[in-house]
Amino acid sequence: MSIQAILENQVKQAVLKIFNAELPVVEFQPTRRDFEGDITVVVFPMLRVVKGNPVQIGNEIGTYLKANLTEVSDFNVVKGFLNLVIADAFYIDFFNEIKDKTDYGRVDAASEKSVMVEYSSPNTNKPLHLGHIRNNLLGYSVAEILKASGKNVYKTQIINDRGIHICKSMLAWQRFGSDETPESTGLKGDKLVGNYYVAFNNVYQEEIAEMVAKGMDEKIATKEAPILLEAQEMLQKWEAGDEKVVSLWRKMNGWVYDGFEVTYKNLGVDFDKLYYESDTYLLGKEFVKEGLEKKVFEEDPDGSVWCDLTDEGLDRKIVLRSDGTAVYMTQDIGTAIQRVKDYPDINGMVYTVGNEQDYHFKVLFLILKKLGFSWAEQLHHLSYGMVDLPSGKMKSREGTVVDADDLMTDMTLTAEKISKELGKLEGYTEEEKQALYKIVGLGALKYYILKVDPKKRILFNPEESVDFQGNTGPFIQYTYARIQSIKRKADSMNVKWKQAVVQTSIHPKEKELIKLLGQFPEAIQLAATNYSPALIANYVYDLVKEFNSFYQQVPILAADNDALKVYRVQLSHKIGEVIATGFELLGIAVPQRM
RNA sequence: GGUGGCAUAGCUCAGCUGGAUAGAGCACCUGCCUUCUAAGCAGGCGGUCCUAGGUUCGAAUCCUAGUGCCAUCACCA
Repeated sequence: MSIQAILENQVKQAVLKIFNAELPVVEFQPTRRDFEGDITVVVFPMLRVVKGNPVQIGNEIGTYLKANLTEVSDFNVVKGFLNLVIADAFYIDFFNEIKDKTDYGRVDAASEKSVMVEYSSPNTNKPLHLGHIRNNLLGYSVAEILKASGKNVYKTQIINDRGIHICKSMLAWQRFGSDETPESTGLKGDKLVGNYYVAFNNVYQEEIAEMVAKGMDEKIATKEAPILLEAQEMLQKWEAGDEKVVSLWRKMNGWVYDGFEVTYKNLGVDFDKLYYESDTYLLGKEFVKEGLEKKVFEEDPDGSVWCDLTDEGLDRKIVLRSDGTAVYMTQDIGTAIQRVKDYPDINGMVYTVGNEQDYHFKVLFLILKKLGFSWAEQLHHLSYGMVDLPSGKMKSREGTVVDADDLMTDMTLTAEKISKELGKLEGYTEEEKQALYKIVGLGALKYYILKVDPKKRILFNPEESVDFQGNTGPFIQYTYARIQSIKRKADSMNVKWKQAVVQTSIHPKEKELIKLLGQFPEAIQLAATNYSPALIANYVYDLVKEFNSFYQQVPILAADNDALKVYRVQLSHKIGEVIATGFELLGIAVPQRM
């Protein structure tokens, strides 16, 4: 039983015995730093049941608790706050309990129900950028957090592999590519294809300018530029299954997938299953038909199909065009259904998609519910804010994107530069050093992005870039490395820190640390229910702050006696483990040295 | 215009179900490396918690209205 549960019981008993009143709930909060105590009972809410002076009530309850509970060693009352001092023994016991638990904080997957987490969903006409990085990190981390909270999880992505955008790149390659390939140019496949997307847009803009110069209205020009018409023609050929077009589409998409794979690998994210829009839109169309029969949808005279959501306060939404072709919504309906077909144990899905699509997902979930799928009750849109640059929004067409690969390389180089200045890596081989620079550089980037609340937008300043000091990934990694260093040193001093030792009292800093360790399991659960890696980041940061303070103020290997040395190394070790687990949930690696 | 999100220190952000004097980091200023890794620690400076009402013993937190920024309201994805 947790300390809070024990206290809750006893406080209720105290109120019953002393005041003969029934208390529905007891309100707790951690005692503020400026006051003595560990846990605080808030007396004010009791005034509804117990008449009297809050200070006096607090004192009487405090006296009762101290007399009846060994866990409560002392108390004080300030205004309506009853501050309880919890006995060292309680924390000592607690630490003993968790000390040797492997995977402390994680809950084993108990339920047969599973969650599918979708993230990334890239288009196949251009490379991944900073926006995708936020998406990927968030999705990956939430998936890991859900796993740790006891859920069975599948990670997936939907690849937007069809549509006009990819035809633009294809067309430009056909025209100006002179048979270039990733092999012949040494370029990553996604970069090569992205270049042709840019090339397409350049020609397109030129053609528009020419047509406008000849006196054409700009709006018409943007619709009738010859290169655009040609791209549209290509899309039609693709949909008709034209062999030449389809094989070019396969070839170029293949290049892009190879490129993405490299980026995902560097970023450290992975997927259990991939979905392609080209595979699921037909299923969507089937269910539109079914929805029509069930009267969930209605058909207009021109043949287009709609879902009327005005009763729910939303609009009428199109689910099939008048020419019978699929829209975005059709595909998403099909994809969702396909997923549950593939994994019948799915009882929920998480869609990691930017907040500009809040409306789309509201509608999608509502439609799936109307179609009568039980799992539709368990859908969640993990909506996140955009990553903006100081110059404003990122636009791939205007070349103002921060490329994912470049950014990761830059971060790694920065880590290398800082590390070289500090020069602490004596004895490391060049490979080991390079691996470390990557761990630190990516750690900085990932933490920087994940520590902010997903729903808030991020302003990313490439000039100032990402910090390596203060509330940052490297700061936390550094603390981890420091703990590993202590353990190595302990071993070399022959301190047998794996042996059990008995403590009877602990330092206040140790008490604080054990308290924080105790909060780790709740932190994971809270992060899971809120779909928020930021809560894990904040927790780990608090723990690390406290540890560093302990480290500077309390001797570990220079402690007075061996038992104390062993105990403090054990505590440090456990904190290292929790840091590593927490960072694992964020997809961030921890180094042995740095 | 309708709908949704956000607004806290010069900057970037925490602040859980309402609770005590609103917290960190960066930046700026002071100290601390012959002792366990100074990517660290200790301290200082810095706030009309967007505004106005309301609910409450108590509001940054809840409610209402307003202001500002962003998104969305396509037979684009």
